[in-house]
Amino acid sequence: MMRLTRAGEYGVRAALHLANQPEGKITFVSEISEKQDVPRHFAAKVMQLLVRSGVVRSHRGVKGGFTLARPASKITLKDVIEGVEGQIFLNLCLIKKGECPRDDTCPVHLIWREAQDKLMEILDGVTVAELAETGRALEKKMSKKKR
Amino acid sequence: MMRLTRAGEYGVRAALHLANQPEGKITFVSEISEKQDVPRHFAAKVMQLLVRSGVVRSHRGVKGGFTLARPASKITLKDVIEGVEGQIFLNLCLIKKGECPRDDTCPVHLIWREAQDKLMEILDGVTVAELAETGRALEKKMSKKKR
DNA sequence: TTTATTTAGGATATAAAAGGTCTTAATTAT
DNA sequence: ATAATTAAGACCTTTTATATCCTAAATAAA
Repeated sequence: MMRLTRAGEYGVRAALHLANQPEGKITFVSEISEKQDVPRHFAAKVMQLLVRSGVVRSHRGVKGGFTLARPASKITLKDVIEGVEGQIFLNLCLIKKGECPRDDTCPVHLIWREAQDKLMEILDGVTVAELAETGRALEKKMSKKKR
Repeated sequence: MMRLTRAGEYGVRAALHLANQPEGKITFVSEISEKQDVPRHFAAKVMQLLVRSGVVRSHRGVKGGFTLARPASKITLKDVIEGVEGQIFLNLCLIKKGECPRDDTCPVHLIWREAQDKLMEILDGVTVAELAETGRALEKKMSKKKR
């Protein structure tokens, strides 16, 4: 249905949560789960995916947990989403040349390529650090409104 | 998984096939199915969806079949895809204000809005008529190459 | 008016993906 | 040693995707 999965969404929340923690702090899954409204066990699974794809680093044992694998300013939204979901392809025909036998003569293929490139440009054009900062600004604005 | 469904893809093929037929010709499902590599019964179902969404017109009975509901130059790629799949939303939070409780303070929401708008702009910016013409040009080019 | 052909609509079936839970093992600070 | 924590993967349930099939309705033509 051409939509981000919950796992993808949860991964983004987790990355943002980590970006908002003090430098060097190791964060428990339980904290991510509670603060970001992500089911406990599902969060653990998503974190595993992010570890494997090199976005976050894990620390086992007592006082173990997760940190970002590199500065938040070096992690893009695309890194996180593809870290969880695998590479994004808006249409089968984009996976690789020859995946669709109609490749050579299909005029729609070109449009999908354009859309795909544009989407990647947008997702890869914003870092977790930037998102975290925008998030903090929005929080501030909202708390003012409430008063 | 953020990908166009087969139904969506088949709908596009069907619309393109109709656009390539002579003015006024009524086309059977069987022809669409064979020429566009779409399973027969699945094609019939997709055509129904396109009829309901007003992209295609049906004609029952002997010599019945399908035609485009309006000139191909008035039908965009978006019309066809959403005609089959329903409205596209890249993330749940875009469906409507309040769908995601984190709406107000989620910084990612803004990025999804941007991506969604861009995608819609691209899909709505090309008509079935244009695609059909590009398709014919590609066919010509490829048949030359073969020789 | 009958018949053959075609779409309409919906029921059904199967497989895959999404979404979530649980258990056991490995690791490690205390 | 012990308790706390992630790692890995098995497992489960629901939803979506991808079809197929059957009956009804429409209609052109015989």
